[in-house]
Amino acid sequence: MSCSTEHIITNILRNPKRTVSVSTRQAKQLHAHIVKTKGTFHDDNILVLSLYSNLNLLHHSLHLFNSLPSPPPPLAWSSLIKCYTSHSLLHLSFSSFKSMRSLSVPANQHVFPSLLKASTLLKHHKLAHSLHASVVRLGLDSDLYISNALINMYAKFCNFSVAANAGNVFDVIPHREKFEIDSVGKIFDMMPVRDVVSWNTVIAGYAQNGMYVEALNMVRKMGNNGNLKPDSFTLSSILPVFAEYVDVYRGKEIHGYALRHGFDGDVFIGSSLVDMYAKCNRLEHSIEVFRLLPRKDAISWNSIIAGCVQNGEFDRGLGFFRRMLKENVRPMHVSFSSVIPACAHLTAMSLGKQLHGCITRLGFDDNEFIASSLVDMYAKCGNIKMARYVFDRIGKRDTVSWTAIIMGCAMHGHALDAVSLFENMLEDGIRPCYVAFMAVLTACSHAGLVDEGWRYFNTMEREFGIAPGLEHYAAVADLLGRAGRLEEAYDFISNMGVQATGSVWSTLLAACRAHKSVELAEKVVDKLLLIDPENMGAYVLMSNIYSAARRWKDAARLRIHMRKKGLKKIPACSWIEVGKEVHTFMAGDKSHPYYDKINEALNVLLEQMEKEGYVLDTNEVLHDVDEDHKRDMLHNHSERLAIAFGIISTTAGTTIRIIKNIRVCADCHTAIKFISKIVGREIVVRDNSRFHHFKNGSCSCGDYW
DNA sequence: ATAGGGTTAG
Repeated sequence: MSCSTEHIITNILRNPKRTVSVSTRQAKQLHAHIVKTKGTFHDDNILVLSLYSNLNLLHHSLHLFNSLPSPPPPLAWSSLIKCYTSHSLLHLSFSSFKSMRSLSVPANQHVFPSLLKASTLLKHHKLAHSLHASVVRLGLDSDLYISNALINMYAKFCNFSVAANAGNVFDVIPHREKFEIDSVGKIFDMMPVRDVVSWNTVIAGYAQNGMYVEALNMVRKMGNNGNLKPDSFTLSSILPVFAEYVDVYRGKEIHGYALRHGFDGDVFIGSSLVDMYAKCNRLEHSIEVFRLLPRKDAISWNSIIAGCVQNGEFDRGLGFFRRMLKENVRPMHVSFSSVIPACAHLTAMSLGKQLHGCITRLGFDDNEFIASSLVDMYAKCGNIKMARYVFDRIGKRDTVSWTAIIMGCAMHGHALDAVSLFENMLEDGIRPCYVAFMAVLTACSHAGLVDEGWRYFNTMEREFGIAPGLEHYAAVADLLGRAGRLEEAYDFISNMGVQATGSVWSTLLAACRAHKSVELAEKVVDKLLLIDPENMGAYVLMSNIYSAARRWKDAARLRIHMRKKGLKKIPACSWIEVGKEVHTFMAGDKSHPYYDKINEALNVLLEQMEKEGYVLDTNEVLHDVDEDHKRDMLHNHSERLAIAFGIISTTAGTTIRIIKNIRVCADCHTAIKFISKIVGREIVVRDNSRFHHFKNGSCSCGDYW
């Protein structure tokens, strides 16, 4: 026998708890030795089996288990079952247990924790309850390990936060969740002895169920009543609470504690620190913590990717995702649902499609988080058909996936689809949430569905207990304003339940412009500038309203005032992706290398457009200049330059996609309808709030925008 | 011998 083998065996025998740690190599060495000497010690094989099981060596454990004389003793069973459970072979854990019972081997306390864990992972309530009953029947319910496993099981089952948030204020918490979260506290309270695992389990249970106050209380009690110090498990469970509360000071305190106690290399603490700093808008701290992590696993990468994207740093988020792949870390579901929104915000459809390809290859298509982010991405990139395709294939739809498609339809002017999807959601028994109502109200306002919009607005509080927020009031104000019910909209905003913001008044001001009401516009602009004196949009809109009413002097007065205040108008701008490059155009911009060709194309188009009946609408020119000059200005609007460039530089028949930073003017809207027919192309224009699909002479918005 | 922690979508 080699010296080290002898040492191990002596150690194990001397240590009744057998907590010696051995390497895989040492365990195999020991096994070989026992086989060779045909068993020097009593129960040698079972000893090795427990070592193998501790090392999670399933094949070795199983092999050894099968070589034991029948029936194997309880110890062998619990080792094997533990191994199955930690390999997620949960059904094998239970079938082994059944075999064990059928061989009349008594169940002792050591076998239950693994079985409880297996039923937790399976979310098998019935099995869990029968195991709990057996534990009580056998008088094992005061066992430390079993109680810890039970607390964890009930905490994982109850999903208390989801239950509490799903219902409205008039609802009570569903019975099952109430029972389960109560069980957590009861079992913990009744334990004769508690160790650090008991405290950590109950703290994590409360934290994961959104019971933050209770979780923090338990951390305090753990030190006072329990005389135990928080360890790395405690810290990684409690950090998400400070992320949720956006409490960077307490979060930093935990970070300091982790550093002082040497926990800073822990991957679990690392990823919750990255997340905590990101949620507290301290992205640079997140990046620094991430950089200093000695070992990074997939979840650490997920945290930093999500952190960047949630802070609007889309390119950095994509950069971390690429680095993750480059370092051969396999992306998880979460990696994709974190990074896809970056493509949505950047309107990067080709990248989004590539990621969708990876998702399909990895078999992640049925993940609801990923699917919702894909629906949103396709919709925001202008491809509503693909958004619908993905949505139709979601197996389990929740309020988020429904909202994504409803908002997508709203953005694309398919208001009737949006409304019927909303009704389908209700029929499916999915309770609409705050954001879902924002989506359906937006759909109504974009299509002028005033009555439907009102109805939804009134039902949200009465039937669903959701108090309308600023976004809902804004949508209704927009709905009334666009429909020309300007005075009603004014009264509505003046009397709504929350303080109006500048942007709510801005939408009404835009409506005043569309419906040419100078008097109300003046009242609105006073309100707006009272709230937001620096709002240059207000000046620009009001000056345009004056110009449209040919009150040139008033318009000029406002422009001078703007200049004095140092406020500058954001220039209108459109862009188009051709090949891999983004081409940007400003109104009247002649700097593009192909400007001459673009101009030539525009002139040819204009000739054909006029033959088809296009008449210039100079009302949209808001300067007091002669008609020729007006004509010139309109023909050089940024979207026309971008579209002309798209026509001459892409394959005939393909869809042209343009993005614009402000609303399309009425003349351009008419012109693009003609152009789509003449060149036989679908032209998709996204402005700052929605999409227009021009096809064969008409637009999806039905000329209501 | 058996128990506990971090990340995601509209």
